[in-house]
Amino acid sequence: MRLSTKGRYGVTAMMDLAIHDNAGPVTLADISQCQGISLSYLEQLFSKLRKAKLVEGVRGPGGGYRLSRPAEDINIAEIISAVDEKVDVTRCNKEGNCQGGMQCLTHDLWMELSERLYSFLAGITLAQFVNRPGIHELAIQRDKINGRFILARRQAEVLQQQRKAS
Amino acid sequence: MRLSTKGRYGVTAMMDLAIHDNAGPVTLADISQCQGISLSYLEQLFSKLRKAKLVEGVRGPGGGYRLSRPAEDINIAEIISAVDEKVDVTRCNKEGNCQGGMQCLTHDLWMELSERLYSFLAGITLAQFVNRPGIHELAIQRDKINGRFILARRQAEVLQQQRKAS
DNA sequence: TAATTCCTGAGTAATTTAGTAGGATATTGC
DNA sequence: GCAATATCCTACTAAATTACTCAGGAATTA
Repeated sequence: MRLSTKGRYGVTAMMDLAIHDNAGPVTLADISQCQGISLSYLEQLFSKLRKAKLVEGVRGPGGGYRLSRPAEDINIAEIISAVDEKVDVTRCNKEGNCQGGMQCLTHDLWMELSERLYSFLAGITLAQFVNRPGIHELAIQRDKINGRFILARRQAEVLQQQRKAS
Repeated sequence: MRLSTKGRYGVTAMMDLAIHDNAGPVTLADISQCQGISLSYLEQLFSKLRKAKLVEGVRGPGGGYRLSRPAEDINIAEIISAVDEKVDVTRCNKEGNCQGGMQCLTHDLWMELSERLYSFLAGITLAQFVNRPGIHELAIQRDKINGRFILARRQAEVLQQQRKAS
């Protein structure tokens, strides 16, 4: 388990997708502008997210990215491990000086901690952040501030339809 | 919250200290040899751990480092934040384009996640890894393999005294 | 056909990680 | 006091990662 700014970018971008999930795909240009990350860097991140089957790309005008699964079924741990590719867990097997020595003992203890951490993050879904009252309305306001008018309009329409249905 | 190899080094080194807590200070040269980290790099890490009041240095022959508090009172979160100094949490306030916009929304959601993560790690103590049956005996064996004979002997003595007392 | 958007790869600057070097300071045991 | 041990401290360097730039190709819409 590893956690850097890259992981944060991945998670916040996925949160953005999740918020607009019902309002169609979100373009990387939008996310780039809103979150202040360069477009090409985002493309690299999303290449990983796509390979991990977390998102789907839709080409052409009106395209963008959307979640490949409902936000309820996407957890934080898989986002982070998709983006923040795991570094060499240890130098254990590579060097010969670790055959049941102290390095292995603390390494095992670390692995245990690492697994606990993973399970913890695997228990948190995107939906837990996004599906709560008021957050979609808030997102519409924010989108307008950021000049994401199309996204804001689409989302507002969806909200209105939902209200009518209920 | 951030978590890189630096954090792992910090935590595993602290685990090593915790295991030998009753057997006097542990030298960085020992840790360096056992865990395969360079001495000077460890010195830099321990400089941070010392400033965070997590360890105490003992100079001179027979010296080394020891925990400044019992392992029950040291949690993983504080070790990681001592070593893996927190990077710019966001670019929010620095740029002017984030005044209640989408960036701030996902930023807030990220901060919430980050705090949950911190609390989780703050709830795990060093002692939970070290104070369990058999681990000290195992450490003595491992120390012998690694040529830490002095440490192994001291620890064996402590264990024997504890057995007599009980 | 033109515009839009994903998708890919190659290259680069900035930052962080990890290590090196050289020394100063405190402590122990002779 | 002296030599050995070990923490402490600063500055420098090499390697890796992060973040970005550039240049183009492929699919889709209007």
